[in-house]
Amino acid sequence: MKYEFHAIEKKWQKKWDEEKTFKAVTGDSKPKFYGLIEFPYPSGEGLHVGHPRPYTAMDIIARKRRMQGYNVLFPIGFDAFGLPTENYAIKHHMQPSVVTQRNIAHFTEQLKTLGYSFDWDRCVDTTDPEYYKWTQWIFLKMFEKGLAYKTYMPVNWCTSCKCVLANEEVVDGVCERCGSPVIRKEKSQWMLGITKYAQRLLDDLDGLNFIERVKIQQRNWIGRSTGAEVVFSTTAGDSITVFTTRPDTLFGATYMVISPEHELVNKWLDKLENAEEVTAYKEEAAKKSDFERTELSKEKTGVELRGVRAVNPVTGGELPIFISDYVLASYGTGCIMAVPGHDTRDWEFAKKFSLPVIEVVSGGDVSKEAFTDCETGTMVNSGFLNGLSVEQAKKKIIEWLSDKGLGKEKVNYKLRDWVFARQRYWGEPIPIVKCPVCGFVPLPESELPLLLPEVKSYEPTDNGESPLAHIRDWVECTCPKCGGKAERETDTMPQWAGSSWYFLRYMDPHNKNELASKEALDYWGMVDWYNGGMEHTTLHLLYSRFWHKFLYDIGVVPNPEPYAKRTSHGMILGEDGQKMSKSRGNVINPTDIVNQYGADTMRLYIMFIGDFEKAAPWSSDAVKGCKRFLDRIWNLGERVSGGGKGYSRNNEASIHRTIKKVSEDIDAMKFNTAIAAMMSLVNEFYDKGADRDDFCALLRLLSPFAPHIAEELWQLQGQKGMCCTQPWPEYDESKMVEAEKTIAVQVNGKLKTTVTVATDAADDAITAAACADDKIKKILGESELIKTIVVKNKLINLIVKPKNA
RNA sequence: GUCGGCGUGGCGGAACAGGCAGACGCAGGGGACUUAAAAUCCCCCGGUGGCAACACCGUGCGGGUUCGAUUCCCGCCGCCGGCACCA
Repeated sequence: MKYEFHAIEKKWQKKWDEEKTFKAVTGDSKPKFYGLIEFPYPSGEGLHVGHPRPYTAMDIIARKRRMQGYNVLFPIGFDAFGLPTENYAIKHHMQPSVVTQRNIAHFTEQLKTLGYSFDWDRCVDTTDPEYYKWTQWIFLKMFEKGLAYKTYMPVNWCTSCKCVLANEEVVDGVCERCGSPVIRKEKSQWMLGITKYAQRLLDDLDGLNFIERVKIQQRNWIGRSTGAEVVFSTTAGDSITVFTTRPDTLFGATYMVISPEHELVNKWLDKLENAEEVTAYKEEAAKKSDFERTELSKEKTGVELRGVRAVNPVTGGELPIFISDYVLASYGTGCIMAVPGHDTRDWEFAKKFSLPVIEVVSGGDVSKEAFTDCETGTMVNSGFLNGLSVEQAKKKIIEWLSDKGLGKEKVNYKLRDWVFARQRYWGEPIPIVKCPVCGFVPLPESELPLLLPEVKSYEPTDNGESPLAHIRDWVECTCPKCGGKAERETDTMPQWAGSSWYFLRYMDPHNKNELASKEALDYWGMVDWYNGGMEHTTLHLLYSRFWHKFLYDIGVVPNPEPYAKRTSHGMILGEDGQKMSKSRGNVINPTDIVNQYGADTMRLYIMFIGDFEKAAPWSSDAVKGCKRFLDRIWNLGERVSGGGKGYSRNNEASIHRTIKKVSEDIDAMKFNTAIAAMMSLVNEFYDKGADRDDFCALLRLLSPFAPHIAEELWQLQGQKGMCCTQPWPEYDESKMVEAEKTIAVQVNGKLKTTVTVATDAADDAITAAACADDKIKKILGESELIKTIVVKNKLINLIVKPKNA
């Protein structure tokens, strides 16, 4: 009988579907396991070969957990709002909702051919009004608590998408999605106050089982730094507050810099001798795009504010004040004290503008470069701080400043509040009404969902307005508070809104009254294991942690963190080792592989391709190896079921070792070595033979990886029930022990030969066996044995020296 | 600049609480079966020398610790990724 993978796969997929084999049951008494993968964006291109890697991995884990007796929630859904769909719809004169439904249908079909054990009854779609009702509801709760607010500020504006971007969406000065230049634009924007959660987002990382690089990246992004705020008085009367991480160097401050956008600059303008020059610089800086500000040479520019001077609070000395775009308006106070002796940027600026450099920490040569070491130096030229270490000086100066009311300890974060509005059509409408009398008024909960109106034209505009703004009969409404004429907010939410809480909806996807019932939220609790891409570390992963903490604070969810464990997979590269892209022509379509070799081969190969965490190039040849492996298992099945002539049960130790290896490797996501172990076992079955029990043990191990062939062979072997619902095989350490061990024999650390001794043989016995070896005898005849080192069951090392040395 | 990660055969990759480097697979070579090919099954497969037994070399480079180092330590080189005028 031939291995007819197409028919077999279809047969079992249908059966799993009909019998709802993978249904998750809220409230079940079995221990629960919630395994999550990042739900796909249903693009028009269909499934990409990048999708099956994480999906297959979590499917294997979920299938194993079910066999181990867990009540498993392994859901799927679609993150369907977003620009590519909208752009496609514009181009083809279609409704985005129609395009979305078509794409979801296509994705569903493709995903089903891969045999994933999703509970399809829990499928969610972020563009479904029954879903986004709750996205809007969460927004309203945030508005209520003051976390959602509208403010006028410079924002990142993508010139191609024609909408604003969050900080996290700007990569190297360009739009992370389309690669177009990002410019700064002053706009009134809805914001979410993620910075209020900065410290908690940081602290709570410690208790989570996230892979370290995710934690590190989130910590970097949050960017906490401790230092002090110091108040400088000025000759203009106003004081300047600066943030510094080096308050110890206060005696070394020789000038001040404030960012060009700072309000004091405008305030002082008529006092300045060079107001024109200052204004010109301000305008120049405002014109620079983010790209220019970061990518241009680090050559410092700036203009002194002539006519105003600052006063150093410890020395009483007057300091010149500059504006320069190397000081960012959006970090700290937008002002710094410049200590050129001990800060590289200040040093460069001071050299360019011939400003004095004072050494206040000894140990370097400040005439040559800034000395920035905090560990070794001693304070000098610093009055009452002289002789102290940097650490001691920091403490002392902060005390001194606090006493005088001139400063205090201060923590700052790089994290910025989240720009939460897009001037595009295909997103969740923001459920807020602008009333000329009452200001921003939230829609009452009873009016949710606020539906996205069906319109003919939804092209983005150049004037920074959302396409929704043109739909007057939708925009014009009455104020829910005063009943007067009002207008709706016309911006929509960013792509990241729907995905910030989707894992909660899976717990209770059809609930009409709540985002999910308390019972479901309590039962499923935290996501036990979440695997996803590194590219979402400072986007979706951080955002959803923030939303979850908010929901926890208002009593909706029972845990302060959403995900107990986070792992991440490497990218699948093209056959040429390059990132897959249409323009390179190196894209592999998973459906083609399924058609050619079957889903089981596809699943197996994508897991065998290499270390799960690392990027791996696709290899068309290597796929065949996995197909060959399945063929060998198939053929073995026929030999076993054909009577098993000449096969005997002499594989016990190997089987138990393989069970242990596969079990442990799945939990450690070392799928490649788990498969290698099964391959070795099959090789051994070919070598030594196997009986039905041996073979069925293998099928159960194989089942999570290649579920269809495992089911079929299970049935052909006359076994009862489905293979995927059998208990996971157990191993017995005592049965893994072999009678004999091969011991490496080294002389002076170099391998000479091997000997076979009984397992756990005593050191003496090993030594005797080694010395009895002909080759070793010869060596010992010519040398003097000084010492022997025995590592039980592994190795013996004989230390010798020449006889007459 | 800074913080992570990684450098192992022709290729993808194994092995690291220090203990037989190259598991498993791909590609390659040989054989069996076949009229033949494919498929399948069996064997070989890091390098150099040798008919062979065997010897020497070999985990990016240079040192060190150790009976023994791919694994630990110090110093370089090279790739990949995060952050970056964040005071």
